[in-house]
Amino acid sequence: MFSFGQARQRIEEAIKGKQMLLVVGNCYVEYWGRAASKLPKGKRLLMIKGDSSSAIHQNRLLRPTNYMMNARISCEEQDNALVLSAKKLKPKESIKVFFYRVDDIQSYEMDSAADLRLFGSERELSNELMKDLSFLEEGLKPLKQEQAFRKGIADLIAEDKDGNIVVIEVKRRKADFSAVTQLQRYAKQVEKINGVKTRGILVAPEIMKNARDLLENYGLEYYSFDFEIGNPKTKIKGVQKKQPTITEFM
Amino acid sequence: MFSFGQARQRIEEAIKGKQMLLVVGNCYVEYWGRAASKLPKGKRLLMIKGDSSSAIHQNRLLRPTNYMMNARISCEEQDNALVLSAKKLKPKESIKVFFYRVDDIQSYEMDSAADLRLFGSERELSNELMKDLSFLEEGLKPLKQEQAFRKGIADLIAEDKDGNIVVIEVKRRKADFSAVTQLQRYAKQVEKINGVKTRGILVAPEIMKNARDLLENYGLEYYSFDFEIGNPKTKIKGVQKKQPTITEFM
DNA sequence: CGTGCCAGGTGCCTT
DNA sequence: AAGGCACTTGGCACG
Repeated sequence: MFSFGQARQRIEEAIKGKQMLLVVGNCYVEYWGRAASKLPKGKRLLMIKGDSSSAIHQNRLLRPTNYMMNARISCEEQDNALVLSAKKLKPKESIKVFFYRVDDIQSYEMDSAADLRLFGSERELSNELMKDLSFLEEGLKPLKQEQAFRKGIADLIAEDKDGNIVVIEVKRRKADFSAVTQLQRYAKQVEKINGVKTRGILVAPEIMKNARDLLENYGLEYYSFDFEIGNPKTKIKGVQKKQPTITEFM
Repeated sequence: MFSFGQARQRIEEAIKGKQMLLVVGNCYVEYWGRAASKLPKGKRLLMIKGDSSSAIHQNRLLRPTNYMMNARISCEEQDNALVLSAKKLKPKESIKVFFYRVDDIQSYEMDSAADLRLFGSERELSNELMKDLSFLEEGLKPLKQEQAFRKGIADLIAEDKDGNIVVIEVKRRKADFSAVTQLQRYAKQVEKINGVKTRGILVAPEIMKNARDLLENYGLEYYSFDFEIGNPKTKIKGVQKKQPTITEFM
């Protein structure tokens, strides 16, 4: 149990020192901004980090009920509550946390964040594919990624053995509608720029039935593959071309 | 500073009691599952909630660096570290947090989580529109909300004064490419089912340039609208039909 | 700064 | 269980 005066002092010190601050207590929360919300009174945890990002957590789920980044945080006593406010402009947003009882305050001096190293990202898969496309299809050669097309417009651009431009979209998860529409869009753009028929290949471990239908409708191609997350590198185990059979058309 | 023995006891009790548990200390983190990652030694906060969702937080950003839900959590002493593990099957995932120093442990008995009341969601906006489509367009009558199709769910289905079926897609923020393809999909579905020309209307506060182009290409319509997020109800302030002008074609 | 796009997305709801 | 989708999506990279 903290008096609001004590609490306020602790909190302001922690924020000033860019410490990891935790406040636990009975509170009511109001948010207004991109949307609006009210959280009825209850016991919750308020977490304020050194970069001023703050979050209200209940005792369930990963995501906080309320949160804000890059906010200006202030703390004041108001009537019978300790009010913590986070405000920001652009977009204009505000959170107000009314603490009616403060059960605990903890703050920790943290060291500068060590970065997470991630393997098995889509990017890495794309890089891995780029190294050797021959196992996708005989005679497929990657073109330089930068060149005429803006970077990021497609995962990979290659040339097949007949000289056709091939746009390749890589998804490391089950491909859905948006993967197909994205590929279609890329292929169309490339076609427009080069003025020649362009193939579009979607490479993914799986594809949703509906997405598959759309893909075939667009005349795009699909390759499935298996991959194994390895350390330190992603290993692609096998690729299999999936072409619609006659029966699938009926 | 906690001895690993003490720490372990505290932690196990808190987990058993479904309390909100916080452990602060110097740790090394490994994740293996949908991707793979390693966090070098550093001071971090581990949060374990009553529903067994757990997260490793650094002193910046809203999102935790590592996290897991519905995991089986265990705690053991190993060599010179206190190891907290979260494991789950389907998909097979695991996080291991190796604490080399435990600075603090806090646990809190929390009450059952209260529901956040959110205003200004897409659903609420759709509800508001559903009530009265007339200020969208004269003689427009709502038929059905949340119409499920084989390939998705349309926000609203209506009928215009000439008896045409109108599919309406509502977006609470700037509409992008995917909003247009989504609408197009639903409109096509309805057209196919009913065998008559179907109008598609996108209602959003703004629309991205290329999305707008695609929309017009598809022969769909766009209405911009303003809304005021309020409590207890979000109000739609105005709807305006946006048709391409002659100059826009040049 | 906006635009585009991935994410170990999360969470919710429906079939 | 899987699909489909909104989300105050968050976060990052690029123009």
